[in-house]
Amino acid sequence: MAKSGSAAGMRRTDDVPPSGTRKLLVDAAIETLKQKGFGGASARAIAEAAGSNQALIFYHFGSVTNLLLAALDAVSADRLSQYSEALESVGSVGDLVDAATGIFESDLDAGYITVLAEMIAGASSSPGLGAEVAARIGPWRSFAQDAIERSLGGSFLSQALPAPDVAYAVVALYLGLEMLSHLDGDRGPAIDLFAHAKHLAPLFDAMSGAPSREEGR
Amino acid sequence: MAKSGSAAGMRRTDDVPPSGTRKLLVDAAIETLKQKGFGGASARAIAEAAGSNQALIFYHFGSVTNLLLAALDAVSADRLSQYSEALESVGSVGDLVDAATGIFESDLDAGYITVLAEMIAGASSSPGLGAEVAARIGPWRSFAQDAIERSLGGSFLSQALPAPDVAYAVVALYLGLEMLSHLDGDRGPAIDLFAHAKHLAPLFDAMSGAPSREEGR
DNA sequence: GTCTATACTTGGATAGAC
DNA sequence: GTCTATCCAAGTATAGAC
Repeated sequence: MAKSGSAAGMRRTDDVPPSGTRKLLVDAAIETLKQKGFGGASARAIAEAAGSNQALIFYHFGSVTNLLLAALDAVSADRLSQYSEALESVGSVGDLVDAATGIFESDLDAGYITVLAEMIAGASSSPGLGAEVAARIGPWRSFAQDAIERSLGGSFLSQALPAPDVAYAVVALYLGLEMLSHLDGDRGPAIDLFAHAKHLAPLFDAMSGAPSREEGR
Repeated sequence: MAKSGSAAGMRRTDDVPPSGTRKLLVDAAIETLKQKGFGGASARAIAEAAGSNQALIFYHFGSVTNLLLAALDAVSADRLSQYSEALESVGSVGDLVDAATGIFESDLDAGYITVLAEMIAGASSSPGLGAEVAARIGPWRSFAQDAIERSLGGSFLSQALPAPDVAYAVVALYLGLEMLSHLDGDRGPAIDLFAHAKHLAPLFDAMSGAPSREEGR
């Protein structure tokens, strides 16, 4: 599936800069998804955000849905590389929580997870979209799993809490927090949670024998 | 806001059985929300599910959005009373996890949380809907908070993890798990998480001094 | 209260000029 | 590759008969 297209309007969603217009449309799609949600991300709305016209969407992507998926691809790639960078120097659980806090806040500011959440929820509306979206979430789970294994792998907790399962929960929690925060426009409760996690981090570090640097900020 | 209506088509969403048709439409709205998502929950689709016609929706509820909110009200009331019943006999964390597991599975089967998730995500599409949905989530948070305070209130963890914040996280996680499970049609990972929680429950019970009955199933 | 018919709007998608 | 114009399907909402 998702075969690399031959005909116009069915080009692959994963090659980089074929025309500049593609990127323009993808960016506009992301913006529209963030501001108006899946339901508001119509060809007309996206075209307006891109400062062009809707015909281009069908010429370049074949359908609105395909453009939306390309937008999800772009966000996914962008975020995962950002995450990798942020987690490079993470050794302890405390470090992990720090990194995760920063990531969460910037994701929330930029509205990236909104795009993810809207696509997941919107997938219910059109048949077949679900599988495409699910495939694009896989990397997020793998990434979370890596991070967890690196900082908790040694702990006895990894017996009771296998990394893949925890990764699943982390992605779910991340998604849910973003939805709730976005819903009532208040990120306070979510931020508080990260603060609590930060306080508990030394406990986990002690369990796994990792160095537990400074605690209070 | 949400004033009790006087004119036809603006009746209150919280009175019980004025016509039978109202309930029919609300049930159809729930069903449609579950099967086709927010985007697919059009007046036409709902009317068809109800075996009637769309004009009735506007007569009884004034707009599709109002009907959808009434559907959310119905689900919310139904679930919260169900939860109350399930948690009546909960004393220990182990009990709590057992109850939560059962609740989660039946919610997933019945698709109730789908309704919630779709409404939250769909709220981005139409202005003003967000606040209405947020108001209807409040009770879920309060409920979770109560349950947490009852079974963890004594533990030293309640210092590091205040019940309101944990409740927020629980609702977010619940929401995220349902979205992911629904997305790839596999509840396995979510169920596994509950199993892990069950294994860890005695630990928490020990902390708060509650009796920790049997552990293995 | 319920139905049919219809006005009006928006959205996906294509044709064809440039 | 990009634009305008347009077709068609689907949606919200209302009018008016029953």
